[in-house]
Amino acid sequence: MPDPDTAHPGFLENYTLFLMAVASAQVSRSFHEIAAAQGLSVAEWRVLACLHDLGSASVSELARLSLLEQSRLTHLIGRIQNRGLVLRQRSNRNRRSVLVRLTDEGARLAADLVAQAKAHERQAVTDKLGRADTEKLHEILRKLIGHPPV
Amino acid sequence: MPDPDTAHPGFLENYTLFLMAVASAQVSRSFHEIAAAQGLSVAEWRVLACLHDLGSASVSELARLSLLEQSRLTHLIGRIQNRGLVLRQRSNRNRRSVLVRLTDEGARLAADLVAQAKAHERQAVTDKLGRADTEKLHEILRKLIGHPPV
DNA sequence: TTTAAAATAGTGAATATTCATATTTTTCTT
DNA sequence: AAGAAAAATATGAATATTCACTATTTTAAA
Repeated sequence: MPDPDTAHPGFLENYTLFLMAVASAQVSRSFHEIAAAQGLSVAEWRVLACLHDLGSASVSELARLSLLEQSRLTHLIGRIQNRGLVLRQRSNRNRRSVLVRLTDEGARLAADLVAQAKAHERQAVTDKLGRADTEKLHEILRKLIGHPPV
Repeated sequence: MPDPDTAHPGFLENYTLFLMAVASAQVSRSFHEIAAAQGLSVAEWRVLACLHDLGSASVSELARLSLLEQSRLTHLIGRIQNRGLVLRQRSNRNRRSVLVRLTDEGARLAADLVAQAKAHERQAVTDKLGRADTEKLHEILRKLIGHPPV
């Protein structure tokens, strides 16, 4: 017998954005602990991962790719710069922009975390979904994304 | 000719959590504007949507379902309570817990936003993916989620 | 049953994020 | 080429979130 309070057809359980958020939160949670063990927030990890892939990037490129608002990223970079993980350097091609790159220590940490992220993904995603559905998921997400920021 | 700096195989573009984050951010962005037009953050919207579905819920249920940390939710509830969108009421079954429910105004707003969310989802997801892939996406996400919090 | 442990929310200071705006450099217009 | 507009970042105050801890009530154990 349905509780009158919950007599709704249940909007959330069929709402794509909600399902994505739940799945993402669930999978992220366990990786979050891995990052936290290195003293990094998820946002900081994402920035390091971007720099790992890119080598160096301007603040705004990095903001776009790491899905962080510019001002937030500027503050964040300040913090991880103080910790010796990244360097700032004004670009010569365009003297407005600032290039960010990993220090040696940052690069080591990033490489280490990327390896852990891969292992974690295998365990938390691929093993759970199987190869086919993992591929399919990527395909659908890419279709949804359209023009990728990467 | 690949830039030596970007000689990596590109970790991120095949990393499930990243693809989910990008897709989610992309689809969310446009809905964010809808919520913001009503003076709501995404987190606030999610709480209202949960209450819309549930009728009422304790703070911790709500935290679990809306994917917000408990203390954050407590603060958030305080704010939307001050705005007259929700009420708090100590539970009689368990006098530790506090039941949160929508006010009439909150319920109107939530219903309104749910309708807009459905329309937005159609436009930003279903139209883009087609019925089959949308279904498949839901199926995969549910598989990934396992025990749903809803 | 009396105590110990767990569950539930709340609190406030520390920290992080957002928002509006300033600064500098580049690009566009005429 | 001069001036206006746009782009890129930084800044700091306002706001929100996190973290560690408290108070209360319930559950479990001895």
